[in-house]
Amino acid sequence: MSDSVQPTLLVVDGHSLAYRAFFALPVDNFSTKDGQHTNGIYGFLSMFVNLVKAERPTHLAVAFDTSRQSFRTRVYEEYKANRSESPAEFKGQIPLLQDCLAAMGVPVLTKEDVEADDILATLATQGVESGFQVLVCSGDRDTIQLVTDDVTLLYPSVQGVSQLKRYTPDAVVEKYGLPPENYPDIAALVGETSDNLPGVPKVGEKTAVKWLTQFGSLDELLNRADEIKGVVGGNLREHLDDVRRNRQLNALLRDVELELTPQDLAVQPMDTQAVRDIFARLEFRTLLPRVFDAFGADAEPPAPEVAAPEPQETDAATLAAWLAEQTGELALTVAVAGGLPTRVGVATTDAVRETAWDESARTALAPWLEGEAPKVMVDAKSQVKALRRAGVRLGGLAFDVLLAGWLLRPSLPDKNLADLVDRYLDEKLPEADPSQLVPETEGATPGQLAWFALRVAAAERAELPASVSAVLTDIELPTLDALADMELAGVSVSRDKLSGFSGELAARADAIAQDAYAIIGREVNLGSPKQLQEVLFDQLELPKTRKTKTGYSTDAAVLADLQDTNPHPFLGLLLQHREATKLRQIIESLTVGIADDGRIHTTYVQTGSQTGRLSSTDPNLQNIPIRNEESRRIRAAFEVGAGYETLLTADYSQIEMRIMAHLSGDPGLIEAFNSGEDLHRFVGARVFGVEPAEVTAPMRTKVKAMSYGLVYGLSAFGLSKQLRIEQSEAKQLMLEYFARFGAVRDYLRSSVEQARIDGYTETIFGRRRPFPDLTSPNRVLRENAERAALNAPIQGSAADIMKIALVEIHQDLLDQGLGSRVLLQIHDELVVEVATGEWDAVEQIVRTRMGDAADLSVPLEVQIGRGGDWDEAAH
DNA sequence: AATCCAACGTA
DNA sequence: CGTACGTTGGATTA
Repeated sequence: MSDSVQPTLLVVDGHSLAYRAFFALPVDNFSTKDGQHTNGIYGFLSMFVNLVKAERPTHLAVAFDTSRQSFRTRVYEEYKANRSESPAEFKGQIPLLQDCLAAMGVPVLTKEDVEADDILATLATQGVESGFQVLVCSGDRDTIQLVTDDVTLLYPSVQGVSQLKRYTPDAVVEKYGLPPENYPDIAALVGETSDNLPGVPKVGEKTAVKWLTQFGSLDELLNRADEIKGVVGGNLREHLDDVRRNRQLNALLRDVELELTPQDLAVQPMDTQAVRDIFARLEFRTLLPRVFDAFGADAEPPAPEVAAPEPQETDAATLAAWLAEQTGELALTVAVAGGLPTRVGVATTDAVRETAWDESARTALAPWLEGEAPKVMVDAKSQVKALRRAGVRLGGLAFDVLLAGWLLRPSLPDKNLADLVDRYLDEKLPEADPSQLVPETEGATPGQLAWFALRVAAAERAELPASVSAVLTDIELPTLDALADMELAGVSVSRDKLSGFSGELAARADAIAQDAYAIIGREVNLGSPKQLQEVLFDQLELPKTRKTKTGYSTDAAVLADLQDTNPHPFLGLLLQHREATKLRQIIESLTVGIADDGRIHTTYVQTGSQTGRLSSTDPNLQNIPIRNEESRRIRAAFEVGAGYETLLTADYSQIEMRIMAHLSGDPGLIEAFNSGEDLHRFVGARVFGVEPAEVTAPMRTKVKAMSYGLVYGLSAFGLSKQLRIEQSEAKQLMLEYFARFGAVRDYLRSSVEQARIDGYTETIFGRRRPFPDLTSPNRVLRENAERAALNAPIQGSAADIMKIALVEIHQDLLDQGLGSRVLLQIHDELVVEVATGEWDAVEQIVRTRMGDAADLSVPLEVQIGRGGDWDEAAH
């Protein structure tokens, strides 16, 4: 772009256009899975991006109203008073739209006491004075008055926000018969219903233009109003004050004091990561490339690809000698292929060294690797495992940038070093181009990755509060070590037991399907919700159920409801079929997961939850069925491995309720846990005012559901649904419960309030989880956040406690030279493979370490079971 | 082929 | 209108 090209300033009324988009786009098609409506945001951005792409402005701003109050409402309190409250679904979208624009580098302007159009008028006026070509985009017709040879108005047509009509002076004359500066005169006479500004009755555009042409100006017309004949003349004379008021109010302010001048509005480079983040949150996918495209290269300078120092290739002995001299912290990357190390790279802030991995390297480097010299790594677990397979136990792991990133922002999908380099350094990690067989650009070497990791670590440390840093050092890094051993060990699973059961289930599912087909007289895919809907609601004419995004629900809960109200044999068969095929699926995925050693080696994703829990993948061993007799046959296939004596399972009983008791300090609940009485029986006795022995099964079920529900933020509605009782009864139950255990409610309330103030929740051990939505004006979003915030310290503290126990058990087993090993963690349960003759020692370790993992005001009770398989070992 | 969705397993 | 996860097959989109 040469200097001679006139700069173009585009100013947009964000509020009015987003509001139009809100009504133009169906709200149902534009909302996120957690309930945030996005149709106004999407529609606005879509229009805005097209506009920017087409007009290529050099300067840019979007103005918003601050509230419905402005100087105009003070002058005339009825101004816009007829407007209904904007829908709640819309309100929350404006702050998010502003966040989007901020991330895109677009200045967002607001000013107390004036409307967005006054800001546009001021900027347009200043822009013209400074030599800009100005484009004004607004959904308010009053902005027509701004049009000149240098100011063009882009006005949305009735079709919607994507079609913009261009108003030049000629276009205004063509449409209204008068030049733009006279438009407010027309509007003053005609009135503006949407602004609650009544005009002269019976006077429309035609008459107004005729009069104004005839008299030359509005003042002249008003002065000589007595010359107008007929009814309209009388009307005019009666409404002179209204017209003057209208004219006063529809004049846009051109001298609003703004913090930015047009020159300050040059198109800014966008924060691409921030745009990605907020678009991901709003679930905009197709918009992202359009935004990047529209804002083009000049708006999005690619994050610089910073060159890491050239790696110095050395032999292992030289590297080992060099390492021995280093006193500071180093970063380490172990390149892994086929589960084994291939290269080792290390970095200081100004040096990168590498060596190939072989037997001599192992010998030379083992002392440093196993020693306490502090090491920074990225996603260390897989590298720790590779080294362990090669016979080296890594020591001195001081920092993992992936874990630290997750602790800082547990909700973000940062999955690798490239994401972290982008986020924390604002740089681009060099990547090998995967599209080329012989890459032109070599990706970073292991040592260079380490160099980047070291710099990311410094940036993260600057952000880490001390308590979170302690969680990393004292909980997460030792947990990583234990998990590496658990994954390497795997769990022995009997192929035979599984395949036998799978065969049975397949045959059963088949038979059920045949029966079901016979009933409905045709074959359908019972796994297809779509075909099922045809069968249930069209063919069998059962009443429609709960709506889903794509139709009507056919899940187990609604099928059970249907069975109650409209019994039909097909329903029962369908449920049975679901159960059989589900179990078969699970068995199938487990079978595929059995490695050559006859064991399943799951992967624990340490950054897999927002609360601090682990997750388990490939396969997930944290959701193996247990609830009914049938499904326990799957657990029975998890066996003690050859050379070991038995499996031990240990689980915390009611750990979350105990944490509730501790955090709330509720005397009743604390007494319940100290009394040794069955928790639900104790609580039931209090709630229903009977002796513990008199608590009936239904009473126990109710308080049990209530207690568990508390931890999740359950409502009376939800409780009534789960227990299938009247909402009034559920409400009563909650009242009785809180009358006896009031401190629980007080705690839950105050913890959410504290989170609203702090912006995050905290576990007993200092793990944090941010909750920006606690202050959202969107009710759905805010209430979702409130329930999650209520649960996070409880679930998170439980996760912390289990991790601490796991770490200590793992360490004790190693320290005491025992062969027994922890295999699985299922949130509140551990599965240990006990070596021959070690039962007593292992049971002792597990019991005390789990029981002592945290010092709460109630005991941590641990239940231990023993058996040759997982089912038998359960208790 | 990639992505979304409903459904469902666990704590 | 109950928190936290991962996996699946079918349907839909690219």
